[in-house]
Amino acid sequence: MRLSTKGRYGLRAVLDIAINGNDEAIALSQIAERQEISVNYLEQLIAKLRKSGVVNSIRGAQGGYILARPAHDISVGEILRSLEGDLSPVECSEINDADAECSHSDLCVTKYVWKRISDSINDAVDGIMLSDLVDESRKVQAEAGNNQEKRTNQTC
Amino acid sequence: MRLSTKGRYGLRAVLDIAINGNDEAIALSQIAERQEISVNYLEQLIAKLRKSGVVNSIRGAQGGYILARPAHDISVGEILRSLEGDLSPVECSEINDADAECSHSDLCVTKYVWKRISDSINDAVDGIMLSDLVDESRKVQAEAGNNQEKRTNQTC
DNA sequence: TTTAATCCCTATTAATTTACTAGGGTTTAA
DNA sequence: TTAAACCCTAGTAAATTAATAGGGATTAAA
Repeated sequence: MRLSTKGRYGLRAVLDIAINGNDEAIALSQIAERQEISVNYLEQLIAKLRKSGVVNSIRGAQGGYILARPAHDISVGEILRSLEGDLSPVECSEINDADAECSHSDLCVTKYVWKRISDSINDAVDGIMLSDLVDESRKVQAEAGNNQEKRTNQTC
Repeated sequence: MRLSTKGRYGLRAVLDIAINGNDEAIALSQIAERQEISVNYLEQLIAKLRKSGVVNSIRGAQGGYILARPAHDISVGEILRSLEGDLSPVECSEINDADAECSHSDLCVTKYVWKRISDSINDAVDGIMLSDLVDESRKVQAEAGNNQEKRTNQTC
């Protein structure tokens, strides 16, 4: 039940843009350096975020990425689903897509469990906005205070 | 973010015992046939369930497995954690073990997200008892009625 | 007492997925 | 014109998952 590096690195990348990009485009090479992720791999992750409308890209020299909307309008759920696909514990059309119907759904008992897990995950991540993480980061930075060496957001 | 077959098959196996074993030990070969899972693989899964105290085994001829406790005292959370390990979205001691502390936790912002996901998953599965699934199964069987061919619990 | 049914254990392999590298192409500000 | 940037996709290495394989121990019943 682990998130892959896509979700973990990708969320860090968006948070990096939210924190460091004050209406300025941030080059991927800068994010890559701060977050210690290779540019090539980050490119693949940010491509998903661009296609799903979380970030916008600016091509050419001096280009980079900016948030597509204000941080308080972007939920962590939207970010993670862009990167990971649906956040469901099982591959079942009936659970992952409200309109679909599973072929042997009539005798499937455990779907009751999977649906509850799926809903609780989505509710949790949809309730956290990117701006919440930005606030949290500023608070944490202020507390860290004179620790000059580590000023980027870190992850577990 | 998918559960592995360990969790999915294993939950089906326990439910099979809960439904079909009325104080009688159920042989693994029977579960394997009904659930269409190989005996050898199922053995590995049920070993985890035995070690964590979800089922008891009875060795020798006419042996098999029984629930270690009444179905209303066994939560789906306990079953899934026995099979999958912790249900956390990340590998972080601070999130998965209340007493531990993560080395760079002071600057880790995303742990806020992982903790909320982790708690919501655990709350969801701890709130479902095995007996709830047994009840659900009986209801579903009754509704299926004269469909004689598929009488075992199926999964998505 | 023998036999067959059953659980018990662990090593190995096959399949799949994840994580990443590599490298060529396009756009655009300076 | 050039260099800094994004854009795209094919390939590979590493890790994990899923399963197979097979020998051992226990015990009810013939």
